[in-house]
Amino acid sequence: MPELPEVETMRRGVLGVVGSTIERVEFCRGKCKPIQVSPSPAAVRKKLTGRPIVDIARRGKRLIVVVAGAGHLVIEPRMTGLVLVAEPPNQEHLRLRMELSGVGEPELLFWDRRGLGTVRLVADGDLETFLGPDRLGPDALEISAEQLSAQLKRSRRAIKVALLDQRAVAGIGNLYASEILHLATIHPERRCDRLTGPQWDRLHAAIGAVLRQAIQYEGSTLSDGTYRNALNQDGGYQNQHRVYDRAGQTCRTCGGAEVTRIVQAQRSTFYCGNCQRKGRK
DNA sequence: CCCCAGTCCTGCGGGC
DNA sequence: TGCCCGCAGGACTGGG
Repeated sequence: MPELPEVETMRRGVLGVVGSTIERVEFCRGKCKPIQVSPSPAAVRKKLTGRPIVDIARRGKRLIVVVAGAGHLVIEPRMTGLVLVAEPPNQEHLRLRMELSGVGEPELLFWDRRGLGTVRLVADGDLETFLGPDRLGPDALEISAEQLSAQLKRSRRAIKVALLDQRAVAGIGNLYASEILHLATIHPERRCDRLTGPQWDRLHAAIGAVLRQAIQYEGSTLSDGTYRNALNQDGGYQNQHRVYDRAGQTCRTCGGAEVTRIVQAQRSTFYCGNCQRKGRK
């Protein structure tokens, strides 16, 4: 599932379209159900056609195609969405095709098997509504240790659950939350308001370290093969996973315990009960 | 404030 | 062998 490292990998993979002009916009070929596009597909098509792409940005798990004179095309891949400049996994679930002319790739695609993704064309003046602090906190790669603890230290939620709150810090999803807490040696059920100063520091450092390393490996492609980079190739970070989806297997760090799976807020959490002691400060 | 369950959606794998 | 059901979870909503 695309989290910050996967979306950042997509962003880097499609940067070649910057400078190109959108010649043609096509939504939802074939018989797949339409994904959420706002305003309407027709309105988005009309506004984008003939306009140049001037930047590809990212905030948290959202990819932002900046189109001069049209606004920001905010793409949320959610569970299975891919932004591609190469052949998609199949034609059936292709949701958006932008034919381009100019310096780089001939087309920019959004493919989404499950169709939970969204595409929004946001006018420059409305950007705060969709990317402002009410919806999206500081990007996980930009946030400072002080900002991180300020956002969360009064919460009574479990730290693992809180890390998924995009208003507190943007970009961490279910997979990397477990990885980050294992590197930080913090138990996932520890309440935010019980974290110590050193734990906030370790957590902040672990967020940067895990996400940056995952970007170097071009993200995680799980056994379902869903996530691919912009060229429709596997990521490599799945082989580096410390705990995620490794329940019952030996912890690679301590070698002395099996990875445990629990459920928090209806999502799987993985941790090592030896490395991540509940009482440890 | 926070939590939980339900919603969207498809493909896969376990169980019978 | 085949079918059904549950599960995967990101973002959001409504009720408590």
